[in-house]
Amino acid sequence: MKKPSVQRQLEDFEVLCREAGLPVTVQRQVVYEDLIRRCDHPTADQVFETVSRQMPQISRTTVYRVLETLVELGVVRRICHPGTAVRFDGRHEPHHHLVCRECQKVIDYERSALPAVPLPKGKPRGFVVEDYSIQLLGRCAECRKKR
Amino acid sequence: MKKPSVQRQLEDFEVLCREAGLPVTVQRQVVYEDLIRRCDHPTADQVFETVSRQMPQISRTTVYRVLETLVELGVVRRICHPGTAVRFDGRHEPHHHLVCRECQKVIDYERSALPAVPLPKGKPRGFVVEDYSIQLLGRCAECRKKR
DNA sequence: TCTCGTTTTGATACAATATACCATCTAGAA
DNA sequence: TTCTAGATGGTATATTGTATCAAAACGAGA
Repeated sequence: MKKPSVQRQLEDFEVLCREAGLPVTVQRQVVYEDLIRRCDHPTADQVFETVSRQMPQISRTTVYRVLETLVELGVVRRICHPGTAVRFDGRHEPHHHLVCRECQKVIDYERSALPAVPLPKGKPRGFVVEDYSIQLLGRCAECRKKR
Repeated sequence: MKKPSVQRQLEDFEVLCREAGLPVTVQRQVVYEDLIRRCDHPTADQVFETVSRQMPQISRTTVYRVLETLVELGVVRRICHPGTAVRFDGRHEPHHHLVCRECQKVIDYERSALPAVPLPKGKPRGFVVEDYSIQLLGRCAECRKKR
């Protein structure tokens, strides 16, 4: 799985917006670029904080709204997280997550490190299953040190 | 995997509290019982709402605090969820989750329906992995109907 | 059973996170 | 360049979670 360049991803994003009939605003571009450049799983406020450094007049509301739009477009995911704020992930390639049971940190884990899971056939409980992600639950190094 | 009766789980809970040196308060019992009786993955406020029907004087703060205590005791889990509020799960048996990408509903999925995943050996990124859970991402029946 | 010390609880205030609303502005079509 | 649908910015408000502290409850020991 080759990782596309940031430039390439931004171009694709522009095409996608046009296809969806959405104006390509600088706010949408800046927020999306921030998300694909960073490797953590930021909250909306964390994105707002970094983005407002290069674009001080951007509104917090806009960042929240743009993030929702990106999720609807399918270029960004809300990740499943045990904490108190929604977190976003701009990675395209599917991957798993290491979740610390104490501090609730979430770290990416290469998909290739685990055998593939066959998706269920049919529609369990009415769900059409399109993809999957494994959460590996445990303790991170820092939390283990504390004990 | 036999599901223990509610009565039995409450007795075990009492023993666990005493072992941990925690007083067995009615609030702790009522909140725990509510969690093991319900099959969804409620937020703290949802637990507060149902519990306050049988115990109108209970405080919202207490429900939040008791839920944290139950997590620390290990009888309840914070589940990983893409939404805006922390959600809790009183089930003991490990299980997977069906996650709707549109409405973010999370439904249990029997663990036996998928092949077992071997846990990684060693400590990837310093994590000691103790367990895992698979999220099956897709669309639920209601959301599909809307389109 | 009663008393006492520790811990929990309830209530309020506050903080953090997310959404509603609307006047203004901008992207992109004509 | 002009026009218009839709996006943005700013404020207000809703939702979710935490801090604080006096009063009450648990449960150990008499």
